[in-house]
Amino acid sequence: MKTTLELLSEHGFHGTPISLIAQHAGVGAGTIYRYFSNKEELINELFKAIKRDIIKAMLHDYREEGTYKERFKHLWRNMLRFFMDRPKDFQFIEQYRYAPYMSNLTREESFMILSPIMMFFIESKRAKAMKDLPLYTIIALLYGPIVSLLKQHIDNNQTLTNERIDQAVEACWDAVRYRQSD
Amino acid sequence: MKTTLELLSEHGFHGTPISLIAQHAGVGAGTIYRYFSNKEELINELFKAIKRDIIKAMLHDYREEGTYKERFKHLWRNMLRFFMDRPKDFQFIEQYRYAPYMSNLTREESFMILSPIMMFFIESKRAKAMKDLPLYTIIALLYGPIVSLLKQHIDNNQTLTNERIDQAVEACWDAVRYRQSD
Amino acid sequence: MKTTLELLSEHGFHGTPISLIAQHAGVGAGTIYRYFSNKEELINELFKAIKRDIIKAMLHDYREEGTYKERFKHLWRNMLRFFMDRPKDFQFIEQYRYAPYMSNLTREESFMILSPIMMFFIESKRAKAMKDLPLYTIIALLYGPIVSLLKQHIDNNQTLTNERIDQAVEACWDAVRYRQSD
Amino acid sequence: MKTTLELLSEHGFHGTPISLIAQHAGVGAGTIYRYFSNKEELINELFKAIKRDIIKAMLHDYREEGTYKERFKHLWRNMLRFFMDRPKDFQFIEQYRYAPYMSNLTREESFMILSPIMMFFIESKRAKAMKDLPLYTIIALLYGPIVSLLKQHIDNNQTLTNERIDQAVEACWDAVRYRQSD
DNA sequence: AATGAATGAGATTTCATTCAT
DNA sequence: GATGAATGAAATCTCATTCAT
Repeated sequence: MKTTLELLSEHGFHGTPISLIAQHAGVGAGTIYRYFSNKEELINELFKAIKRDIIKAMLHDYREEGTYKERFKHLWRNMLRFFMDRPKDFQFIEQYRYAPYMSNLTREESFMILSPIMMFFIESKRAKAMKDLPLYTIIALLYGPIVSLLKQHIDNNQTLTNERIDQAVEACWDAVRYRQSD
Repeated sequence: MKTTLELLSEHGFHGTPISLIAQHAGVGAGTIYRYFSNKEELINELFKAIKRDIIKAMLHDYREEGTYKERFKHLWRNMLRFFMDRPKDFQFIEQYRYAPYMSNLTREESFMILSPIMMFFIESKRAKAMKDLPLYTIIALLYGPIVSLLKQHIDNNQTLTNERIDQAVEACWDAVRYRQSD
Repeated sequence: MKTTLELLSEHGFHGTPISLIAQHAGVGAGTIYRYFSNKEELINELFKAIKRDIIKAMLHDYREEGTYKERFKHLWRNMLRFFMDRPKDFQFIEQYRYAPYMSNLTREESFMILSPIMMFFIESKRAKAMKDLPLYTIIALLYGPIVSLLKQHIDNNQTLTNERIDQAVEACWDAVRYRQSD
Repeated sequence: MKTTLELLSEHGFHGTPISLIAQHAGVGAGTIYRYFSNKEELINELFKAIKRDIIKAMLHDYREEGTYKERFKHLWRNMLRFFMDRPKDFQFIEQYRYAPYMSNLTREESFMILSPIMMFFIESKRAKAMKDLPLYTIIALLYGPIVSLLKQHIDNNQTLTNERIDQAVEACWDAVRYRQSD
């Protein structure tokens, strides 16, 4: 799966024949089919594995104490950092997120594991720390910019300095925070 | 190109052989090669054409008068509306944006045509209507949520009502607006 | 289809890859797929074509006049001769007759074209020239020995001389003829 | 070998990988190769084993006393019954009888074991109970209809009732019996 | 200029067989 | 002796591209 990620993120789905994956992984092509029933399944499994890593990374060092803003910034930064550290994972996730061969099951499962984050949003709204926006709108306002920033960072040479990250996380908080709150 | 968009956005790159495009378009397969030197070029051209349409749509009914907030909201809404009206264009752009066969030339060109929008951002910053953020950060803060909202709308059945759009555009403005300004 | 018959009758289904058929036929492998959607269809079509030839051959020079015995012998001999002249067709038909990939449609269609022969049997029974046996029993009593004789002739070097053929057709007639009749 | 028969008669040669046989038989795939040097040999051995069973079944309850007709009918019925009881064996024998990978050795050996039956035919001819036909012709006249009737029974839903069997065996006897004899 | 039949390289996948455990 | 994971050759089939008409 590591090899698959490497090759897929760089060359795309049809630039990456199974034979190439097998060769780079140092196994026979047939061997891959003992563990994944076809190419699609291999990719779906990779997708799910990365999603699990993301959640783990977001919750890393996360503590229930602190202000909502602090907790928010922690989660947001963790996610950005995760993908900055693993640009191939990001490229892969973004490329296959809505590809036609990404099974609905995979999408749903990847949604379920997001629930701890969701809980934080719900709690923040209830505590009037965040605006009373639909959950999905909040996600869009926070995840959208992360994706865009990362694309610039990885593909466009718009390096994400600490300063830029600080500015961006503040701006994102401004987007969702309750008018009076901080 | 219309047929190409239709098929590509629905079936993806693999699911759309040239022969199918030719058949749906009511021309011979060979004919396509008189106008595009290969499949990649066809897709690149389609990409650029849509980008041009986007800019045109954003600037539709745009006027230099009015507050910065008003002008911002106009541009932002126009873009969202454009893609809501033409979901296939959105799906296509998002799917092929960073595909390995998308030539750098195409990316650059598509960037250039964004310049009128850039101008507005620069001006807004100078006038202290917007925070003094790097241009790219602003783009990420505004375009990112649009993409996310549209994906939810199109793929996840999270319909974009007028209310949700109003809330989102306000939140986006909060993200970039200068603290005191409106 | 001629090449397919040649190779298939000699080397069997999996001794005959499409690539070999293409090469022997002097066409590209892909070309075969323009005319047959897969290997199975190619074989089914071949099967049906041969069946049509058999019926044509059986009815060759057949006339409604003459005694039932004479007419019977004519049909029986024609079928035997047909396969003696085209041993590959025989080998093919016998090999694929009940293969799992022989579609039911093909079987049914091949049955329909047998109807003129059936008519003769029905008429013979009514005229008390043949025993009053179920139609299928009559077919078994006449077609069965033909198959066995041909297998011996083709595979076992038991050459079918005119004498052997004459003896066999007489014996077959004895099997089905009405006791008193001739 | 029991499992092999089961799977092979139902799914055919391609549809039956060694791995499937091993799994259904509850042994490791490698184990099969300790007893048979390859897939072909496994099938050849199965073929020979069934042939031995057929002969045993034909001679079951066979007695040298009684008229030739009675003895003939006994042998003929036994064979038909054997295959009616074990349709998989029939399907297998008929499917692989002339397959290209059926070794000549197997064919010859399977022929040898037929000798007791041959003896009966030779004796019957000498006693003017049967027509003086070549041995192979007699076999064709008797075995051919058996095969055809069984195919109808098994594949075409033309059930072999006792009545149909009685009619058929009488007709077969008519085919080979000496004109005056009974 | 338009066509679409032909091509064959290359992709995915299967499976008989081996061999270290 | 039994196992079954690993293998990679080979099979089927697809499709971007060419080129004679």
